[in-house]
Amino acid sequence: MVDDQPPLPPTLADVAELAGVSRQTVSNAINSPALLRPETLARVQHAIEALGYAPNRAARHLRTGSSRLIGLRMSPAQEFTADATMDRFVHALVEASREAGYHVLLFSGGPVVAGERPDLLAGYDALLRSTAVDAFIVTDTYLGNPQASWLAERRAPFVAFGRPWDDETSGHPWVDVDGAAGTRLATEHLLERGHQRIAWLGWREDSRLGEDRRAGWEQAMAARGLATDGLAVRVEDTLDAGWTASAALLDTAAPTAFVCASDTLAIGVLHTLVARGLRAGPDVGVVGFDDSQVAQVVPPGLTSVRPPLEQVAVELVRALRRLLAHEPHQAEGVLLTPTLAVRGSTARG
Amino acid sequence: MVDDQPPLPPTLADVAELAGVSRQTVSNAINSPALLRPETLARVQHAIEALGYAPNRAARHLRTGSSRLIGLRMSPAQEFTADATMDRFVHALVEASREAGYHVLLFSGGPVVAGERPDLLAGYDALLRSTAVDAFIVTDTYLGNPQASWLAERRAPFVAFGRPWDDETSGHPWVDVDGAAGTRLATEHLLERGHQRIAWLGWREDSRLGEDRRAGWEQAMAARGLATDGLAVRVEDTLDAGWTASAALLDTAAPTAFVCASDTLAIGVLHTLVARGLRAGPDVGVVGFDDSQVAQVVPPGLTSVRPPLEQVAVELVRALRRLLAHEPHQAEGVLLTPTLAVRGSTARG
DNA sequence: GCGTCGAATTCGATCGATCAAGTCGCGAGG
DNA sequence: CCTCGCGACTTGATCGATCGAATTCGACGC
Repeated sequence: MVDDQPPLPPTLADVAELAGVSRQTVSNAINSPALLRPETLARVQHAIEALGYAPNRAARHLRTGSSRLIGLRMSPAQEFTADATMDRFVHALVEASREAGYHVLLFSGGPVVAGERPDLLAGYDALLRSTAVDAFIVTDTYLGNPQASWLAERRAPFVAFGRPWDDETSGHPWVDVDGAAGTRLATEHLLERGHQRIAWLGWREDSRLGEDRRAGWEQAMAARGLATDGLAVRVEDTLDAGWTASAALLDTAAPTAFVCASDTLAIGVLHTLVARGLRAGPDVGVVGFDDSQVAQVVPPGLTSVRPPLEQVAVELVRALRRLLAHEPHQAEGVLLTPTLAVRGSTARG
Repeated sequence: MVDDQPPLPPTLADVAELAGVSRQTVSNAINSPALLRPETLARVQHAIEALGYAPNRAARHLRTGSSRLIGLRMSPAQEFTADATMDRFVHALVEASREAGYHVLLFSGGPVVAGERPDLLAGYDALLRSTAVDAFIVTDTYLGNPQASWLAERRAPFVAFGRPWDDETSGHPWVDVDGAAGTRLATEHLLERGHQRIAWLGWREDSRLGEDRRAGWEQAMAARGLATDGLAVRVEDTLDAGWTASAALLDTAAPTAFVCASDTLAIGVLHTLVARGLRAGPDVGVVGFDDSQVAQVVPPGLTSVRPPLEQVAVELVRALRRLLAHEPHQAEGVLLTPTLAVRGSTARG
């Protein structure tokens, strides 16, 4: 087989020669077309077209200092619990970035050594030092995660998906989903369908995210003057925990519906119902949180709070561009309201 | 707020000065340490450490022509059917790339204009022209997809996840999962559990991927001398199609088990069973394909063929490195054998 | 003592773009 | 008539690394 190399892409100089102008003029034709006489502009554009020219990203990056790349860390599989949301989010982010002229660079947190706490920062550090990306999107803003403060210390540009729970004064831009509004929506939906004894199945008390979501349920119940005593349980975010806890709750408090902090927990409830011969929907209402792929396909369809990830992505990129342009950002961040995807698990007979 | 910029990262020259050597020596310390005298090497490394130096990627890219970036196209949500596999694959790819010193750059296929067929190639073209990535991983190798041949024409380096179904002589490296082996495994598993009338629920006949998977079922049945007449149905890859088709099949052929071409179809079968008051597992065995997140959590757990995506990613990156090093590659590609994730849907009472 | 060889290190040019500072031509203003 | 200003375009330097070739240095043989 002949080892024929791909043809070398044309450079600015090639275009300049063909159009009979200087390099800088071609550069201007691309970056500030208003500077050129219409006639010259047309000639240059024609040459660009003819050669199929596109600026070399490396050269541009070197000179301008901007790679037009946004770094996103993939959380390793271990941390990966109910986060089936990630895929939809990555999609949305790639799309929003593209519209702003950016690409998404994925990286991981370095090798996971058994028995050692993985170094969450290694990946960020390497990319930062080598000026590989213009900015980061940080997604794991749970309590005690050092990423945000570490990045802020280094003055690295980043935007967080998730509120800075641990530090109200951190002052970096963020975008988040209003969890309380979501569960309020879920609870009101169940109330409308005639449920009164609506249980909360959530996470441990030290999860700010979980407590935020719980608050929405609490508020909606309180607004109707309904008691919540004995109707709330807090467990780990696993299928089994949801299974066990919902079974216990059915025995002790006889709820007719469950609002859950995650789809994972909600699926656990569905397991319990299947095991007891109860029908999700007609017999017991169930609402999850995340609107994961699972919610869409599990029989009979899981009603779930749907985070507006497309909007989140757009807002994140918007905040990023402001940040990179050194425009001041809203200190308060952006809070977006989820919707409710209604399915069989809240249908009445 | 003071607009304090992040400190400028140190350059090669800074390190050289601190270590009292020339720039080139520092470069050698990084790229060919064997060239240096141990004592000099130590001095340079110390300086690198002290300054926290990492080579500027843009400069390196410009000079060497290699960005150490692998391009991966996110298929738009529309094309996204049962492909919940994507997330696991992306994870695996990021990890395998990292180990080889690469990062993954995500892009999308350009704006989806209503009424127009999206241009699958636009994204590839732009990245290729601007020399933004060293190579591509192509994932949608279904029949009639122009990506592979288009890239090959331009001599763009790429490796395919998926066999070149439409062109046996295409000659580019590829890695794929042996679908027939997977369904053979699934069928044998059901046979061992005592099933005899095992149905096939698959895709349309023009899907080579689907026919490959179907062949495995056929082979396993034939090996036991079992008839397959009337036990195979081919439908679209949707939940509803799986639901409807499995219901019809139960009525006409009374199978005791289903092997499905996808988890989506298998979940459709589960719906049918729920609707009829049949228990997945004890009453009717069901096996899916993909081992998606859904399979893991849907009650009572869906037994599913699990593609070895981590292995796939490793082989893809391996092939890519060979390709970029201009080493000859196996014309035949790499075919990997899936495993079977056994869960409740094939448990016997 | 001198030439030779190879290991270790240095020097200058270069990748392809943009920045900063020019040059050129032309028309208006003094 | 000359200058000034301004629009349109050009020129040389630069970003930070690596490539290719040149240079220094010490050891060794004769």
